[in-house]
Amino acid sequence: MAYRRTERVQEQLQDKRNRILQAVRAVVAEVGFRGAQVAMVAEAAEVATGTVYRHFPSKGELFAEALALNAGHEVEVVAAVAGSDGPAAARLADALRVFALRAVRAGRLAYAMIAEPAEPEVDAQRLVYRRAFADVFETLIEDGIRNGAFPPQNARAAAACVMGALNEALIGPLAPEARPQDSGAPTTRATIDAIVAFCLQAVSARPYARPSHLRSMESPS
Amino acid sequence: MAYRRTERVQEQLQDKRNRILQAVRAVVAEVGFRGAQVAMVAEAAEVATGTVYRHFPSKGELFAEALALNAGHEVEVVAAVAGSDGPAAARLADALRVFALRAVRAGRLAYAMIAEPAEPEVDAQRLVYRRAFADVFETLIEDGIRNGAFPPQNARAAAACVMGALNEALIGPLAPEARPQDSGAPTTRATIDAIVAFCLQAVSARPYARPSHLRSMESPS
DNA sequence: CCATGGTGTGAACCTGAGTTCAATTCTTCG
DNA sequence: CGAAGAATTGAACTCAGGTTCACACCATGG
Repeated sequence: MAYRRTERVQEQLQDKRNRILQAVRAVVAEVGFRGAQVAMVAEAAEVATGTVYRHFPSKGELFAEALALNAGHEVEVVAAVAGSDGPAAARLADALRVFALRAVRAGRLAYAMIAEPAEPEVDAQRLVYRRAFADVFETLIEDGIRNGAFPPQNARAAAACVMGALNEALIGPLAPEARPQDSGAPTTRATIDAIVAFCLQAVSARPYARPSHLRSMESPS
Repeated sequence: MAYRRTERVQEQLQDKRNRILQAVRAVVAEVGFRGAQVAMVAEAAEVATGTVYRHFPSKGELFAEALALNAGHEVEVVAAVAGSDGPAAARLADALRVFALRAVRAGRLAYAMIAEPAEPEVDAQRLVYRRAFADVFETLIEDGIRNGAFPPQNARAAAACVMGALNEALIGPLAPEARPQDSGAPTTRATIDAIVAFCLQAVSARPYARPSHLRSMESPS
């Protein structure tokens, strides 16, 4: 017996692991999930391709973990804003705005995290974090309902709608095509204001009495 | 000179082309974009693999055209409802409900069309039709603003939000996992009602005066 | 310093699904 | 009917890119 994993080595291992995860972040921010290859990540991390596989079982799991790292942090930030004190409406508005601003700042990376197709494991992880965000909003909405800030409503569905509105309306400004270098341009800022207003009104308005006269809706040929 | 493409042959060609497109529909409804292979489509269309390539240049373009076919039809249906007469709010509610009901009916297929990652060409086409739907909503909202049914607002952003809310809130019920055979279950119906209410309130409520006290929002490590 | 075993390397390997194409079958019309 | 030219076929080919692995290098502790 003449070898035992020393603490220093252990740290170097962790370090390398983190370097690889950060490299994924960098590569994805550059070329998106579509163009991100394991070889590129290895190069960015200053490591050989094989080394990547000493730390992660597959490309899918590596990328999924990288997404989890980022998304997890974002959830924390948004949850912190949502969980601060103050009126529910203001907290919701702030949470939405923080999410949107940070996404716009992150640009390509945010687009990838939010919407770009990728390995199944990544897509699955995305769903998890999407739900995590929705849960934050749901809790906030329920909170608001309890103390009368918002009218009674289906908080779960409303949270999903908020999440969807946010993502969809942001994809335009974030899309990899047609965004030269406008991180924070007036257009974007106006869009964010519109999104926040939209969601706030949806959640805080008195229930809308729905009309009931549907028309034709036959199936496609 | 002893051959000329006769009209009958021409029709058979068209027929085969359509059969292939329909086969894509069927296969995607069954296994989604992820699992859909050209060989499967060929089998479903009762054609050899090679024949597919006599009608379409590549898998991506074939699938994109299939999506365009479906999505185009859906846009027409929704646009028809949106463009009928009656108060703007009622038309918007109806358009949303028709979209949602038809999606729920279509199940797996709708999920694929709305959200499932696929070839770049397909994803691109999806964006086109997503925008087409958004345009329908945008026109409707602008219309409502003009004749006072809705308050002044950023119609473009609102339309994107509506589209996003609709899609996101529907993905839950439509997701391929955890949906045994509940096409139209009470939960789904309640969700649809909630979505419609959400969007209607968002668009028709008086503008929400936004608060302005943002907190910390540092970047990830 | 050397025996033991872990870690790093990167070129070679493998895979599966899209695509091709030579051979076959079918259509047309003199 | 038969020659010319299309359409069809499906087995074989291709190839990008993830994954592996034999070898080299380094760390440990007696």
